[in-house]
Parts: sequence; structure tokens; C-alpha cells
Amino acid sequence: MSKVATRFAPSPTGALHIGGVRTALFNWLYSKNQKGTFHLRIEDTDKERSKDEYKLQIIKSLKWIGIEHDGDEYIQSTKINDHIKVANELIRNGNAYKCYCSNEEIEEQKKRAKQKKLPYVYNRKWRDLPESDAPDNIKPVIRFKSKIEGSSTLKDLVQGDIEIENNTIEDFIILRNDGTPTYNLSATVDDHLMNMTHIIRGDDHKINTFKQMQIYVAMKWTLPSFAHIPLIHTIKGKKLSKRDNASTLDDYSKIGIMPNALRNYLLRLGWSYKDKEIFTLEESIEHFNLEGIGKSPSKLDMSRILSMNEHYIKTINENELYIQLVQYCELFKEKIEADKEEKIKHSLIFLKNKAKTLEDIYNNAKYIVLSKVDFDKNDLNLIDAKAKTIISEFKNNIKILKVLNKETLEPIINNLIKAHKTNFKGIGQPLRVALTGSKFGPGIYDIIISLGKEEVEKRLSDKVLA
RNA sequence: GGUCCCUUCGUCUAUCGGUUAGGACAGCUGGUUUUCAUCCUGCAAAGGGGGGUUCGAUUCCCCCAGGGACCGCCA
Repeated sequence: MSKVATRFAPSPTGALHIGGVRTALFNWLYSKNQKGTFHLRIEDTDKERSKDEYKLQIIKSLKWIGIEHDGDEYIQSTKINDHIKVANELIRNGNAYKCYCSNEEIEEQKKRAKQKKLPYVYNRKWRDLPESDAPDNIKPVIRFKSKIEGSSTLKDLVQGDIEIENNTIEDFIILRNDGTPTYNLSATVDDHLMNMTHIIRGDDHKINTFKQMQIYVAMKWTLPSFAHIPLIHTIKGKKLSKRDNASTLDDYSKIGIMPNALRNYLLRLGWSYKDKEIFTLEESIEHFNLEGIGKSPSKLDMSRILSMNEHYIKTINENELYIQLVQYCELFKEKIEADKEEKIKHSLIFLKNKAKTLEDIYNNAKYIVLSKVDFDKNDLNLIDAKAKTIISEFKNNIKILKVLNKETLEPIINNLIKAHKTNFKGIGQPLRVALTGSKFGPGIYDIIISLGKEEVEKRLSDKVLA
């Protein structure tokens, strides 16, 4: 048996969709599991909507999540002549024909079908009409001569055998009247030219597969294996579309979801391996198989994505996490200056305990990242006269400390609690606000220690004087 | 409407005829705790309905219901 080759074939007409990412992931994992190759084909034949920037963005997104294709990307538009050749060959061998129906004629048929509440199927008018009957004012389209009798079976690797009556497949157009090929022709010819052994794609392509299988047969090409994976649905149970929010990769990366977490989530969405939930990239390659793909569509669940991300935040090492944070902040927040690296890296150990996303980490680390703290007016009001006294006393008390750590700070705080007949909150809250500008955030000891003595004194002075 | 697909806790899923139907996320308890969290206990939560086959069905078959996809000279 030949080496497994799979492909992902997006059209560059928009940002990469999370459903597409999962399809790409499954294709990639399957090929890697089988020690085969994975290819990227850009289906850019829709000239109106295809954009180069989208192509670049697709490649970048795939790379972001850990998928890299083998070889160069295959650009469909450069192969149009091959597609046309096949169309002509199909006419020659009697498997396709020119259809001279006018637009009006087709529209009329569609309208009539609609009125009778019947499905529209092209009436195969020109299937057997001689070329001599052709009107000279109409440019023909080329239609594939679909089988009318009997039925066809698709041996789907995920869904099992699917049988369909041949007469439900119409004589679909393979060449438009401007001479350009349509999707079903192009995709089939390309898959053949690229020597694809496994076509793994969304459920929504099932009907196309029946059309494409007929082209393979008509051209006497070897049929690849097909696997149709269930679609991802929105929480409302509908097919996910680009119009839904939180549907593109960017939607996730911008809120600080890490690639590995999303990859892991997507892997487990519609696929399972026993009770295992967490898969490193290597493990996912090792265990991935087509048998583990479920048959029913699955709903996107944000809370799971978040908790997966949280898991990765908590378990990857601080250096790795810091790298991710820096990249994230540079892209979506403030750039982290190099001189902040030490402070932030050391703080990660407590920052990550309260974060589900990189954005959470950023928010909780803002007091370190930004040199100047923004104060909310309501929070500022918390620093009243009494608070100022406390802050000022605290500041005086730490002056004599050589090192700031929990052991040295705790007695000071405890004394203040006693002196002011208050509780920990009574001391901690004003200090927290003065130091970070927020009522919420890391533990007060963590804040003080991470900021360092000099910075603490500076920030406290500002508040007392204010 | 036609064709095809799907159906286990709210969600993702395990089970490949015999289980107290398991896990994870979310939810809710209780505990630890300096805010918010984290962490640790525990609880609750599922086989759409009806027929078969079988000693025994979530598991196999059929019917129904519900949901979904497709039905472009888009890909």
C-alpha cells in the first residue's frame, strides 16, 4: 500500500475557521500517525473572494497551532488547465456533455420545481441531444453525465457504508460557460494529481463525494479513501459559520488561549481515546486514529476551552509560559519591556494560579508591566485618611527591612492589624489599591515582594501625598 | 419538500450483549485561604419513544420522533 497522503484544502476567502482548523488537525494527525505526508492546497479559484492575505493568514494560523504542511502549498488556480483537460477528456470518453440551456430556462425550471415543492434537479435535457441542435447564441456549460440507474455506496471510514440512489445526483456542471472548472472537477483532479490516499473532510461534503467518486471511475483513477467528520455546531446546534462570533482562530488567540490548549481541545472535540483528556502533540500523533472519531456533531463549549487553557497555564513551565505571554502581549496588549522580564517571570508562579487565559495573567500583572498605575475613581476613594495613615505607617515600617519576604512582612502587618483594631483585609486592601490600583489581584505579600522595596516605597509615597 | 447522517449526564465523551452506566468540563456542597482565585472533600446529573432478536440490551435489527447537513455556472 502506498504511503498515506492527506490534505487540507481551504479557500482563502476569509479568516481560518475553527472547524477548518479541526479538519486540518485531523488530516495532519492522521498522516503523521501513519508516517505519511500532509499537504496544503489553496482553493483560490473564486477570483472575486480569494485574497492573498487570507492565504498567508491560513498558513500562519496552522503554524500557530502546530501544523505544518509537507512540501510547497499547492495553488489550485495554477492547475486550471489540467482541470479543463480532464473535462475535455470526459466529453471525449462519453462521460460529460455540453448543455446549451439558457439561464432563463434553468431559472424557469427552478421556479416550477419550487412551486410544486419538488427538489430542483436539472432535467438532463442536453444529455442525449445531438450537437447539431445547439443554438449558436448560447455558450454551453459542461455537465458530467451522472449515473441514472442503480445506486452507489461510499465506504466512509468514519460513518460506515452510505448508499445512495444514483438518480438523486444530478448532472452537475464541471465547466462553466466561461470555460472555467467548478469545484467538484478541480478538487477531484487535484486530489488525483496530488496522489491523495485519504480525503478527510467535513460532513457537508458528503454529496460532493458521490459526485467526485463518479469522476474517478469515469477517468479510471484509483479511488482514495474517504472519511467525513461530523461538523462542529454552535451551542444552539447549528453548523458553525464565520458569522458566529468566537469562530475564527484569532477570536481565541486574542483572548489569550494558547495554541496547545486549543489544539488539545479541538482534538478531543469529536475524537476520543479511552478516558484520556490531555495529549501532548507527540501523544496526539501517537494515538490518533479514524476509529476514535465520533459520528455525531459536537457543540463548541467555551468553558471547556477555558479550562483546557487553564490546565496548560498551570502545567507548562514558567519559561515557556513567559514566552507565550510576551508574544501575546506584544500582539494584543502592551509590549513587555525586557527589564520587566525578571520580575514577571518570578511572579508567574502566583499569577498563573488565578488565570484561565494569558489575558488574565496580563491583567493581574499589569501593575508590574505598566510603570504607571491607573486608578479607578471608586478604588481611589478607598484610600481615605485612615488608609493613608496605615499606608504611611507600613511604609515607615518596611524602611528598616533588608529583604522583603513573607517572614519579614508578616509581623509588620500583624502589628498594624492590632494597632488599628482591624483585620487583615483592613490593612491589605488599602495597600493593594495603592500598589496596584485594584481591589483584586494577587495576594498582598506576592504583590509587595514582586514589586521590590524601592518600587513599593515609591508607589506608597505617591498615594500618601496624593 | 427530497436525499443522506446523527441521537449516553447541561457539554465533550467511555462502554465494542452481562457495569452500582465510568471520566472530564460546567454546576452545587463543605474545607483550607489575606481580596479574587488556587487547592482539597463531597453531591447531583444520562442511554429520545415504541417494537423486536436474546437467558440478558445503552450496545444488534426495524419503526417513529427529534436534531443536523446538502440540495449554486461558491468552495
